[in-house]
Amino acid sequence: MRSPAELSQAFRQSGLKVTPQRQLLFRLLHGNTSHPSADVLFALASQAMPGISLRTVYQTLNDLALMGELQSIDFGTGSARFDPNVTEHQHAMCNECGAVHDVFVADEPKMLGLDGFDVHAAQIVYHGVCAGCAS
Amino acid sequence: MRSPAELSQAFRQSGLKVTPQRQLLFRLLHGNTSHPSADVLFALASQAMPGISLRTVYQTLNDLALMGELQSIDFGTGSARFDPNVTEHQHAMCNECGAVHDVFVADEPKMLGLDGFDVHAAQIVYHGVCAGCAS
DNA sequence: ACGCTTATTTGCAAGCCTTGCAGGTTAGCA
DNA sequence: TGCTAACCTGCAAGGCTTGCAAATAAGCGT
Ligand SMILES: [Mn+2]
Ligand SMILES: [Mn+2]
Ligand SMILES: [Zn+2]
Ligand SMILES: [Zn+2]
Repeated sequence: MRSPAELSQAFRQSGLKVTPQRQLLFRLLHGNTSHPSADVLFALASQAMPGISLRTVYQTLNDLALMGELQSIDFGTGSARFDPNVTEHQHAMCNECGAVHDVFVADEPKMLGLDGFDVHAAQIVYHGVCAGCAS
Repeated sequence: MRSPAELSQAFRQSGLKVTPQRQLLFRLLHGNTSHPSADVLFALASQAMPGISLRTVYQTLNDLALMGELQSIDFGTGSARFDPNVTEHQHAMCNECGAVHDVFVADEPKMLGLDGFDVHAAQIVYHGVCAGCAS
């Protein structure tokens, strides 16, 4: 995801307006590696801007995802997680605390046993226990 | 997942009853490689047994999953998919038709960039276009 | 600075999938 | 055949996300 300043420019160029709510979310997301849910972002945003609505959080997240600035990831935990890192990488989720960490794989695993399937992307999710929860 | 006959025995031994509804689901699931959702199973079950309730389908699916006879997989498509194949394998989902196919990988991809994470399982989902939809 | 137009924000209702609950029903066993 | 615990069904409700409409405000031209 680009910087708040660059995003503001991009939004205006797309005919979208740059509101205080959106700017706040730009800041909360930029460089954020915690893979927060909409709910968590709403809580954070509410601290800085009491009264902001959950609906607006979802709206802005969807706008950013549509622009390719953000990816929405479903780990099957009930709510979607959002990731401003849209470069190719994979994830590891802790079974204990639910934290999601970025990981990289040496090379994409080779798929066997299925002919004629045109692979566009391979999503890998490691499940286990993170360093913090192990101690 | 074991055969309907074996499952019936296992259910009784666990103090669970073997009802016509459960037997029907045993049959619908045994050897099923289509990764159906509860909804799809409910539709199939309703054909053979009009009046069966969606609640009962969910109940039986949960029972089987709890017994380790079935796995529930969330591909982020809204509803869970159920798989009577509980041996280690991976999946490929078609972006066009939503079909899920079983695949195998040569060897588990090596995780980089995260120290101290104890990996219990690695889930891989290939996204792309299946042979049928390509033509 | 001012007013206009159009996008945005909000609050609430509703949609989708799944589970909780309660009352009538039935499997399993003596 | 009868008892009792487990089950089935229908419906309500819970969690996450989106649709909708009225009030609000950003961006732009003057
Ligand atoms: Mn990430
Ligand atoms: Mn499978
Ligand atoms: Zn942890
Ligand atoms: Zn297909």
